Amino acid sequence: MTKTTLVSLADSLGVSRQTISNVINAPHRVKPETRARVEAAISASGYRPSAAARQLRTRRSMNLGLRLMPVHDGINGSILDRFLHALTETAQRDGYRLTLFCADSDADEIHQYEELLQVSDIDGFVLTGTHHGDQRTAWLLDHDVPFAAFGRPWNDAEDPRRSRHAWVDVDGGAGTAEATAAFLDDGHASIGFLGWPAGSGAGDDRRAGWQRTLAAAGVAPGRIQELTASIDDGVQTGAVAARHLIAAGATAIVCVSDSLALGAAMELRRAFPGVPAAVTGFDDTPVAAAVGLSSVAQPIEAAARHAVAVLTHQLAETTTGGAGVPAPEQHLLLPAALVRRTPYPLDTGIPTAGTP
Amino acid sequence: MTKTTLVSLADSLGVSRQTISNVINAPHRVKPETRARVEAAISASGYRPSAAARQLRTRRSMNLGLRLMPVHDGINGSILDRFLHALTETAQRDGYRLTLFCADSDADEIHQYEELLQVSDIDGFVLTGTHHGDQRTAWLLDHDVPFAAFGRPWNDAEDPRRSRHAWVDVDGGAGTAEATAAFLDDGHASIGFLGWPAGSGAGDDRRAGWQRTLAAAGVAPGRIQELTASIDDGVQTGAVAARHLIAAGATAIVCVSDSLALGAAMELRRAFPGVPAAVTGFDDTPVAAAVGLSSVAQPIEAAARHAVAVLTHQLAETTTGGAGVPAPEQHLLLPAALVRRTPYPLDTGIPTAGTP
DNA sequence: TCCGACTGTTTGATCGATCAAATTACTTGT
DNA sequence: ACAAGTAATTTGATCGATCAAACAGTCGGA
Repeated sequence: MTKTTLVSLADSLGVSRQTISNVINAPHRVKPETRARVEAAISASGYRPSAAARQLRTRRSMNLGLRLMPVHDGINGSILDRFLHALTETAQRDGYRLTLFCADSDADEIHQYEELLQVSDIDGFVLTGTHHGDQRTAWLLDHDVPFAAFGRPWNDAEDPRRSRHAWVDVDGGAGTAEATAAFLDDGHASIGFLGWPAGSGAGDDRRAGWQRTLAAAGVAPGRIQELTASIDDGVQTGAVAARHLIAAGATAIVCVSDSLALGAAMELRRAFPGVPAAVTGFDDTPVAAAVGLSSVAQPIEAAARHAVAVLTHQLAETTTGGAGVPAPEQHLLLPAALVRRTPYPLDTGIPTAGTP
Repeated sequence: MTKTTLVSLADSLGVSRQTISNVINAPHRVKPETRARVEAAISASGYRPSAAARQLRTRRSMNLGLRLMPVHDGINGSILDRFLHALTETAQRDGYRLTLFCADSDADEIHQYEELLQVSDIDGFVLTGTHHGDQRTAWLLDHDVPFAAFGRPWNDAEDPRRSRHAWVDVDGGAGTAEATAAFLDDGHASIGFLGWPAGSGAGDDRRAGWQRTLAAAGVAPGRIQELTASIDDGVQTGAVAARHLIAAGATAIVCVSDSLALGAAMELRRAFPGVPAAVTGFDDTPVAAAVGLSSVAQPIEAAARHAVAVLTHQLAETTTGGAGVPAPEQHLLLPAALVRRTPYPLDTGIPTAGTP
């Protein structure tokens, strides 16, 4: 049995290839009875149009590109899992597929864009890990490439809401603010913050949420300065940094990630035995849930779905010419939610401290 | 400036399109000087052949398919991250790209194969999460679709080494065996095992490693039976099941995953205060490293690289006709390595037990 | 000198779809 | 009843590459 193609199907039906093409791409142009007959034949033969032929003619591949960030940067671990899954699933529902690629740097990523656009006619990209002075968005805008970013544009000068490109993000700052406020309510006066080194957009935003909450509560700027640390992600680094914050008087700690929070929890437990560790993490990873760590949860699936929706809408528009369905929100800030958990006392006896 | 194409480049050089095509696909057929001239022109113009046109003619897309497993099945979390990354990177180096797709079930996955093959001319697939009675491998073999599996074929009857399809796997059984032996050496007599419900291939293999080590040490079959539990993944479930094993006399526990191990560690610490928790996990996740949990590490990047190597070799072979580079190992069992860590005493005071 | 073998290059056909324009069929108004 | 207009369908050209076969140029040997 030979492969069914437009022509072979047309011949066997006694109609022209274009009619079949129309049934698929512009059904309204075909007389209802003809359409029904063709549709029946299509499903009977299991005909599927060739992506390559279509792509060659239309210059559209129905493929979306996504750079896989190096392990342990930005969204990682189980968050990546959830994000990827939602992205793939949504794209698939809309007839798109996801193509992955790696890049060493933003410059390399841009180079990959060129390659993917020229060679594979990738229709658009999903960006993650936006940061200050991001070259990528500028390049994509300059070249009229459709894309949606997960992460706001972080150019201080500009209001994200006026950005020329579409983005979805989670209001991490509001999340850490909520966590900080909760600790204030609990009676904590010195609340520390463990964050990543400045420059990572999302990380800075989360720190800002904590900062403005303390400032609003009347904590002196100098004091705020003393209560924060900027370190790379990790449980060990978190523990070490937490020790310093505790030495500086912190009785509660808000963290930019669950890893750091786990480390901080150990130190808080040691410093204040008996008292539940006052600490919150970020991302609400399974570990946090398991260990009973409070954490700021991101609606990551919703973010992924929206990113795809924005992107596919943009793509549909360039084809149809603007009519049709209303555009989804171009700048969407989703709320993060603090998940409060009964703070189990944690004690993992880091060796350096010499627990029995 | 118009897009450079084979013809436009050929015209500007005064040669025919086929010559340029040859320079790219069969350089040996072109006279060295012509070749040099063409190559210079290619890099000067930044010409890249269109994937669609090439795909239409050759019926090869240079795309590999990978099903994204539902979150929390098989390889998950940070393991997925590492696996995906290595896969994408290796594929990219070999000129392939990775296309993701979702499926609800194995049957649905097979349905996606058909779609992807017919529509997108996907060249081959990488399979994960092989299990008993896997329909997918049979289908792919029947349809002569190139693929490489991460995971052995688990048909009890058959010797994996004789399997008709290529696979890479990690010897999880050897890993748990090593862990079990280590506990025996430490003087433990009753070593429990926390595993997943039977049927998951990898999970059963890991249990078998523990089982045969105990049997070899002279533990009665009935006793072995008492020392194992089959449960779904998770820290809480691990803690609960561990409590039962401890009640049954276990003083050390080997686990099929780090999540379960984390739960088990809490319970062991409670049952035997002061003594370092005798527990090992699996996958050597960042959490295990951070918390000081011993764990069996999988060389997941190596596995991914090998899977791609096998697949690309297979693909190259069907084109060139069999000559060229020697075939990589078709059935490769990579060693797992027990990472022993100073077992920090863990105590997370699960509420139900009522720690002060 | 002429033929066959080989090397290097070019030409025509093709992959399977869509676009744009041409053709035919069917209404409708006057 | 006929021109004009619209609806439905068909035809020719095209996207950009590779395949297969034809074509020229070189060389050694009879």
